[in-house]
Formats: sequence, structure tokens, C-alpha cells
Amino acid sequence: MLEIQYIRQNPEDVISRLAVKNIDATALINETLKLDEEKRRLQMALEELLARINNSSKEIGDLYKSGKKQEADKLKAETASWKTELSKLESDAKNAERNLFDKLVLLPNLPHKSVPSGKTPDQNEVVREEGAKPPLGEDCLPHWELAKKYKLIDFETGVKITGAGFPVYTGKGARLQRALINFFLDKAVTAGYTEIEPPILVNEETGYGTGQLPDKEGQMYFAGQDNLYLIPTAEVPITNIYRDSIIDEETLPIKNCGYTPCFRREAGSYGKDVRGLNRLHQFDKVEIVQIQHPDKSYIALEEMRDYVAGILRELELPFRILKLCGGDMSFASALTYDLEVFSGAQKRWLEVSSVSNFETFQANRMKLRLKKGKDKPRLAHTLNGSALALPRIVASLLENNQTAEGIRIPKALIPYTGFGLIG
RNA sequence: GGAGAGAUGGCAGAGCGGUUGAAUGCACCUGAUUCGAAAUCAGGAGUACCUUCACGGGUAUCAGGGGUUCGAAUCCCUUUCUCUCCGCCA
Repeated sequence: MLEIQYIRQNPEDVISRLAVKNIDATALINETLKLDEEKRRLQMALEELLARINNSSKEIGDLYKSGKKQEADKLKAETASWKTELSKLESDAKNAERNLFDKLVLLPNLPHKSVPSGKTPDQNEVVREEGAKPPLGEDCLPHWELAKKYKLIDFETGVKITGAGFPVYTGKGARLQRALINFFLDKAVTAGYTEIEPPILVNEETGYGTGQLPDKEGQMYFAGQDNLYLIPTAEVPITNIYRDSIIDEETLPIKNCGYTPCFRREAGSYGKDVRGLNRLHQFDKVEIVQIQHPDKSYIALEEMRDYVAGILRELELPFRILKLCGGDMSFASALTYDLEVFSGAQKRWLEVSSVSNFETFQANRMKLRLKKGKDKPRLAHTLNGSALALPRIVASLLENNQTAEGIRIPKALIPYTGFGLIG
């Protein structure tokens, strides 16, 4: 959530930066400012009345103590007569606050100054491209064929057990999943991240803290009986660890990582996007999360991006890094890099990681603050990135490394799989 | 799931419905003493919002929400959570 103080002081800046996300916020901002004024006006009136009542009550107490019962009773009656005014002011003030809040939660985060404008994914900026695309023959197979051929993934049985988008991994396919998870976690821990195993069901406050709620609840599975949501990413529980807390700046940066399954309803997806492993309802992912000082968050963002690139390099996958344009960025992000691997048989780029700086957007919702000595607490910056999401890594691993003998496992992964070839 | 007990500041722990934002202890910060330190003494110290050029002032906050009252940490209702006992169970 944007800070109202900032909007109040820099409405022009807010409007022009939201324009980069292709949002004309002029009307919304004007309305927000009006509601903010209204809220403060009512708050002042209410607090003034409360102060009068407090004073009066104190006086009544003193009068009783000194035995002046008559005067006390008189003042009591007078004070009681303010009650109708009080309840009206209370409900008005509450409504005004509610109205303001309802507007504020609709506003997406402001994009960083360097974010390119643009409406669609093809206007994202290619930061760089690395690795050679595999020289596959005409007879190369897409990963879903390979998965079937080598009995690695059973999509049909997944449909039987649960539904589309819930594959069953078998044999070396399952082993490959486990290998990748361990590989990613080991990498992250070596890079200084603390491993976390969080809950994968979260409550409403948690969903709100990272920005999934109230807007995108249709994207999450919901366990209605207990009012809990299945997490769409480990970012949600791992960042919310610090909800409602004030962290000593000395302890920064906080770097956490965690493996979790992720659940996404993906309502509205169709066609080649959902073929095979391209888009699933349940998938595995290792996530990295940082809590950073505002002055250092953009350095950290680049480090995280380069860290993820390093893993892709070790996996010998051709990849490219994109800086997302305003129109392709998520609601909460100020700057996002996507990392995509090239999937040789499908001949398309697949997003395997998204690394974002949320600046104070999540921290403001979560009341996650930093404190240095006696200074006033200030909001922290939060960042996260996938490192990495498994399905599309597996897709490109299978497709790019197919040979006549079988599927070659990259060297770095062999200690984890225990085999170098799927034949 | 059933029965009971409880939730107070960073922690521990008081708190007859009326100067209780809250005693006390520990921890913490500042100053005095000291060559320095320990000990001792004096003082300070939560968070959020509103207001003020500023000094300052106001409101809220004793798990969350609602109620009674001129006035609630204190009384009532409710939700959540914790603990103890029973049941069930990886």
C-alpha cells in the first residue's frame, strides 16, 4: 500500500508514475486526497470531543472525592448529553477512514524510475541473453512426450487423482524433483540465506500483508472451513514472518530462503500455455526473500537477479534476463526482473524466475519497520525472487538435453540425482 | 472434539471502575561520581495517528471486536490464541 503522506505531498508524482503502469489515476488520486481531508477533519472533531469528555470525567472524579456531589451530578448529566454527538462522530470518522482505506488498497505500487513504459510482455527490455540454444534435430520431442517416453511424469493419473495441472512424478522424474529442490536450497544457503520451512496454509492477514488479498483472492485456493489460503508462493509466509515488527537496522539484511509447494488456480489460462509443465496448479519452488534497508534494496535486487542467473548457468540452460515494462509488472512491485530459459523443442522462452523489489509497499501493509538507535522507525524494503521454480526448469532440461541415448543430466546436478542419464 | 484456567510495556510481574501509559524488578539509554570500570545516585525511555513553523498539545493503544458507565486494564458479551486435564492421532 502506498503511504498516504507521500500521496498527500506528491500527488503529481504518483499520477505520472502510475501512468507508466498504464493507469490513469488522476480521478482516483483526487478522490483519495478528498477522502483523506475528510478523514482528518472528522478525526480532529472526534478527538476534540473525546478530550472534553476525558477532562469532564476527571473532574467528576475529583468532585466526588471532595464531597461535592451536587456539582458532580450536574456535570455528569451535562457530559452524558454529549453522547449522541459522540456516537455520530464515531461512526462518521470510522466510515471516512474505511472509505480512504478502500481507495488506498486499490492503488498499485509506483514503478521505479528506470522501469520502461509499455503495455505488453513484448515491450519488456532484454537486459542480456546468455548460453547457446541447443542444436536439436527436427525429430526432437517436447517435454511432455519425453516425460511419457521415459516414464518421468504421469499427467493422466494426476487428472484422475486431482485434476488437470496436478502431475504425478514417478521414478527418475520424482528423483529429479527432489534433486533440484536440494540443489537450489544448498545454493541459497551457501549464498547466505537462512533456510525456512514455513506453513503452506496462511490466514487472511498474511495474504493481505504481501498483497494477495483483498484483490487477487481468486488466484488462491481457499480452505473455507478454516478460513485459510493455500500459498501461491513461499514469499507469502516467509515475508510475513516479519509482519508487525520493528527490526533493528543492525540486523540487516535479513536473507531467508525456503522450499514449498505452490498452489495457483490460474483461472483463465488455456492453450499451449498449459501444455505439459508449462503452467500447473501445483508446483515446487525455492524462493529467496530479503528484508533490506531502503538505501540498499536496489543493490540487493541486482545481486538476487545475478544469483539466479548463476544457477541457470550451472544448469547449462540458455537464458535471458528481462526488465519488465510497466504494463507487465505485478500490482505490488516497483521493479521486476524476469529470468526465462529457452525450451529447445517448444522453441519458446519460459519464465522460471521473477525477482522483485517491493520497496515499502508490502512493509506498509505489514507494518514492518526498521529502527536505528533512537530514530523514528521507518518502513523496510522487501524483496523476493524465485530460485527457482521447478516445472519449467524440468521442461527445458528435458527438451534441451535429449540425445539418442537418453536425457543428459547437467554435471552440477549429478551429485543430487545420483544418475547422469535418463535412458 | 469435551472440561477448566489464562492473555498487562523488550522480558518478568502488580493492578478497590476515578491524575494508571500503567507500580515493582531485570534489561536499555543519558548524566553525576571515577584515571577508567563495577557499584551507587539522579533522570529518560513504547507505538500509531492528528495538530503545531517550532517548543509543545491531543487521541488511541493492557490479545482482537462489541457493550455498560460521566469515566474501563479493571464489569458484561464475543472472537482468537496459550496453558492444564480427558479423548483422538501422524
